Amino acid sequence: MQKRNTARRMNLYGTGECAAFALRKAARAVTQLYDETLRAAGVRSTQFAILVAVAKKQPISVGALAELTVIEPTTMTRSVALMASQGLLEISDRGEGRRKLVSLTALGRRQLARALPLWRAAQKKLMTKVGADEWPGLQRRLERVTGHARRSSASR
Amino acid sequence: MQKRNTARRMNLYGTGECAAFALRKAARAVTQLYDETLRAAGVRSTQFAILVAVAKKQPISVGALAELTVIEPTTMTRSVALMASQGLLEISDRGEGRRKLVSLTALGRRQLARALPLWRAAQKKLMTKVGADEWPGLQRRLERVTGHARRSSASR
DNA sequence: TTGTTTGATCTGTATATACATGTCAAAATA
DNA sequence: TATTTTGACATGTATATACAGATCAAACAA
Repeated sequence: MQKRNTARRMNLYGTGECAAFALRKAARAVTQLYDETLRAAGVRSTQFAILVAVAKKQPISVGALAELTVIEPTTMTRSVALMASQGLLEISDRGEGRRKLVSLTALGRRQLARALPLWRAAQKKLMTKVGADEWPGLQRRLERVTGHARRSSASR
Repeated sequence: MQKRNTARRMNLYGTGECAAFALRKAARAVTQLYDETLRAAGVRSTQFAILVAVAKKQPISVGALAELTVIEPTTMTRSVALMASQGLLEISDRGEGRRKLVSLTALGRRQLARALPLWRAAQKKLMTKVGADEWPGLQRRLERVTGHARRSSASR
C-alpha cells in the first residue's frame, strides 16, 4: 500500500506512452529476430546495415556514413575501425581534409552476399506476421518520427 | 563503375525496407532527444524506463523486469546491479528460489520524481511534432511488431 | 540421502552506443 | 607568413546490449 501510494504521488500517468521506450523495445525485439537468422552468415544487424550502406555509396566518408545511418560519428568511427580490423572494410585517407573513405573489401562483399538471402528470410518472416502491406506505411511514419527527433535535437 | 556493378550483382533490392534498421534508427534518434532533456535530472532513457517499471511493480524480480521491458535478463542483471551501486535501487534476495526482488530506494524515488517532469517535456515536444493524435496508433502498431518479433524468436 | 533436473541469476567476452574532449589538416584571417 | 578557426575524425570513459556458459537454490527422482 505504501508503495502504491508512493507511485501515486509520483504521478506516473502517461509514462506508458513513452516513445523512446516503445521504440527501443521494438528495436531490441526485432534486432534479435534478425540477428538470429543472420547468425549463419556470421554477421549481426548493425554490421549488416553498415555493409549495405557502404555497398550502396562507396567510397563514402565516415561522417556521411554516420549521417546516413543515424549513428553518432564517434560510434561510427569505432564500428568502421572494428570492421576494418575484421577485414570487412577498407579505409583510405585519400579523402579531402581529414576525411577518410570507406569501401568494402573482397571479404566484405562476400560476407554481405552471404548475409543478403538470410536478411531477406528474416524480413519476410516478420513481414508475414506484420502484414507486408502494413509495413511501408509504418516505416514511413517511423522515418518521419526519426526526422522530427533529429531536427529537435540540440546538436543539429 | 566496377563498384556499382558489384552492388548490382549483390542485389541490394529491398534492403531499404529493413525493419530492424528503421527501428534502431528511430530508437537512437528519439532516445537522444529524450536523453538531452532528461540530462538535467542526471538520468538517461534506459535507467528512466527501469525506474518507472520498478515504481509501478515493486518489489519485482529481475526476470520479470526483463520480461516487462523486453531487455535480456543478462542485460537487466547488469543494469540493476549498476543502479544499485548508484544507490537508486535496492536488491533483496528474499524472493523464492534464486529470485531477487528489486525496489526503489529513497534516492531512486527522488531521482524519478525529478526526472518525470522532464520526461513529460520531452514526450510533449515530440508529440507536438508527430501529432499527439497520431502517436497512439503508431505505438499500438509498434507493440504488435514487438510481440510478433518476440514470438518468432527461437528463444521463446 | 544422494544425485539430477530445472529455473533464475551471474560472469566472461564482445560489440554497440554516445558524451566530453583531444588531435590534426586545411581554410580563413590577421 | 603566422595565427586562428573550422571541420572531421580519434580517444577516454561510461553505459547498454546480448550470447555462451557458469553458478546455485529448490524441487524432484533414484
